[in-house]
Amino acid sequence: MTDQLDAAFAALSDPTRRDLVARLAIGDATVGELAAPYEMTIQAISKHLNVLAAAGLVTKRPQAQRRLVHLESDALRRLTDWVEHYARLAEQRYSRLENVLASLTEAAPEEGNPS
Amino acid sequence: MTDQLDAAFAALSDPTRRDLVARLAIGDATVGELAAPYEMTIQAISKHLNVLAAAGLVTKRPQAQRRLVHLESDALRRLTDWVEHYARLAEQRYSRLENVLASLTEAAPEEGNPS
DNA sequence: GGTTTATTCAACCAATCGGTTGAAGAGAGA
DNA sequence: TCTCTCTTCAACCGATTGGTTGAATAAACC
Repeated sequence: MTDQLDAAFAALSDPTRRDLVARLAIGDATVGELAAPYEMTIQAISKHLNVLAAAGLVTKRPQAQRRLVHLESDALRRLTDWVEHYARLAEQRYSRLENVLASLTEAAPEEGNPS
Repeated sequence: MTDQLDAAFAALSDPTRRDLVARLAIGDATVGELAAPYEMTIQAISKHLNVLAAAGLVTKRPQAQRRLVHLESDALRRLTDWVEHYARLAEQRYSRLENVLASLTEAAPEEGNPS
């Protein structure tokens, strides 16, 4: 199967699914409740929720004939961790480069700095 | 065209492209340098880089007949912002709920709390 | 100018995706 | 049990995706 990180990023690449995540961040809801605002069929929303579930972003808890859908914030955290890591790395490198350039342009106008 | 956020999440859903991002976080590189470690053709890597570029995650600067590829950390930031926002929201709600439950189980054992 | 090097463009292919319709489960209430 | 409600399963369809091969472009070097 495809990696959880693959699946999580892929899941959030669809605007409908991001919208569902945004809705679920407010609170748990049934499939029907989640589907109501959309023009598309409830089956389509069910599929979207399955994609989110396969990525671990969401879990379903049966409640009578309904399924209560719950957002797993831990899974979101794992995503931010990945992105944060490389964003930070790139930023640090950039600011380090800027510092070097700054020190060069500071040093250059001065008289006779060695080597 | 598809939204930048769509494109960015979709771009990072592929392990090869995440790998390229990880590599570029260390420093800029040409297409050829980036392609070298992989088994697949350079055209495939070029396509992957185009996907990253279309998502705004990467830019290319011509340098003679080469293209120097650069990671745009700002674009990564916009991703973390989105995920962070909803992760935080869900976590806050959760801890608020926990607080309510805690206050209930504290209050319940006490004698005769009204209504 | 001709050759080499670095990259892209174009066409193609199998696989996956986002949506549909229609049928099947499964729990609740009469 | 029969029915109603909520959700899923299955098959299908057009569009997109990740990869390939082969040709085109474009700058650098002789």
